[in-house]
Amino acid sequence: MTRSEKKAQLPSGDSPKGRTRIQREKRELILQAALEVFAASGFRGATLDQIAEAAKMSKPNLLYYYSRKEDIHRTLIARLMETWLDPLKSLKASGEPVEEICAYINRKLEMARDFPRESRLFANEILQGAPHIIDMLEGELKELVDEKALVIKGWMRDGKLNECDPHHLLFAIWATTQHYADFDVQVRAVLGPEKSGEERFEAAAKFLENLFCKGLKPKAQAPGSQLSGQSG
Amino acid sequence: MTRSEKKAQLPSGDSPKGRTRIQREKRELILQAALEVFAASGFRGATLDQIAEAAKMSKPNLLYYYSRKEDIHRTLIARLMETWLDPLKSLKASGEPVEEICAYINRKLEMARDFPRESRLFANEILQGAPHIIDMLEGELKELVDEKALVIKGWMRDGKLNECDPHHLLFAIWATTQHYADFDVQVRAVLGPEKSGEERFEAAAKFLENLFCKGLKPKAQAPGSQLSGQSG
DNA sequence: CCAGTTTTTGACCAATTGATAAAATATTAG
DNA sequence: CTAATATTTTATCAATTGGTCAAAAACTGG
Repeated sequence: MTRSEKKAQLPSGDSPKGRTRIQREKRELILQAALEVFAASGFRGATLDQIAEAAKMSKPNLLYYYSRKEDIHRTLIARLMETWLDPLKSLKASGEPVEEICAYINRKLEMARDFPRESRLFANEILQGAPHIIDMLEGELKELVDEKALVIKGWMRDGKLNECDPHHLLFAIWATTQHYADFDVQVRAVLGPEKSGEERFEAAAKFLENLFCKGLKPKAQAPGSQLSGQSG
Repeated sequence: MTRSEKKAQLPSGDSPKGRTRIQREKRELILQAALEVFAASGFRGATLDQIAEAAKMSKPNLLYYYSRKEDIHRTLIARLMETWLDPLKSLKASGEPVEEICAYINRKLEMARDFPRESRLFANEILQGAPHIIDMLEGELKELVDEKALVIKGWMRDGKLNECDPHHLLFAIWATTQHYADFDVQVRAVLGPEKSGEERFEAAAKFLENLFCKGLKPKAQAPGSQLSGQSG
């Protein structure tokens, strides 16, 4: 047992990434396959057979890398969460308010465009009552949102933004941007087949910027003048 | 066989509502239970056992009324669709534009508040690729939306509304209102437990009216003057 | 090449799933 | 009450599900 540290290293979930090259690759392959399946059917609706088939491996082989269905799901959710809150974290109090919010909207919209499966995975989780992430929602997310809500409130007090409830503003941004990932089928159906994906998201970006910024900017700026003299 | 029309009337799905009182009541009971379960777990994730338990009857008994899981789901979706498009249908070209749109937003928000399970049922269906309603989305829904988009376009040409893409406007209204039903768990988690349901929806209504209408109204109306003289 | 390790496979399992058949019970019409 | 009908229950089924096990195969460092 002189080399006990090299013996029987099962790829358990707690190891950072997996010891061998094959483990890293296969695990990633499984996660991608599972992301597809979980996003389309939710946790309960997804089956290991589906995931195994999508990953082009046998079910026992899959279970060699993730010994439980829930482990796969948990890993996906955890990885998603790492990046999901990032755009909001980037909202800088020191920036120009309208620009910051527009940038946030655009980043969220880009995520809906580039990571629709992640968005649907999240949507499924929330729809099902968020059993796996309710703690994070009530903890980390709430804290982050409350913090940023204060920043936005501050902008409003300074007259840089129209008064409105910052929490609901964030909800509206989440809803409108994620809609293009989560309700993609409906959006496509309504817009018709002629519009390409790029066109859809370009039009969406333009619309959302107009909706939020025209609504948020202090009103009554005549064309040409930067800021109105409206006091209050 | 003089009375063949009265013989062996199994409560098949195509009959209008069911012949007997019990059939009507039990079928309704099942639908309510199934709505709960399908909304929470999606079609694949929902099980007949769950539905039967929620309806407080045995599984074979349940299957006596709906002989297939899919029949229950189909019935729920069909019933939902009847009422789902109603608010949009009520958007009257003859009405005052901003008022019409605000009324639409409010009706949609009320539906999210009063029928969250229906909203989640719909969200689940769309998330899973809308396998059961894709035809309606590409047919009836698209036609209705295109028609109302023309109405809105007309309002914009008349200068009654800010220019924007009417399709994306509708998407934004759907997304923001349904968000309060579909992402209810997240909304609650972020707002904290102190806010009651009524408070949440009141604040949401106020915020959305402000967001959409301030953004939609032709700008630059100074307090007191009805319409700006901005030409072009 | 070889021993040790990692990966893959095929055969299996118990539990759950959607669904059926028939007997037993309740309801209703005459 | 009685007979026909409608409803419920019990027992059961085949398929699917998440998961196990041991053996086989492939890969690794020496």
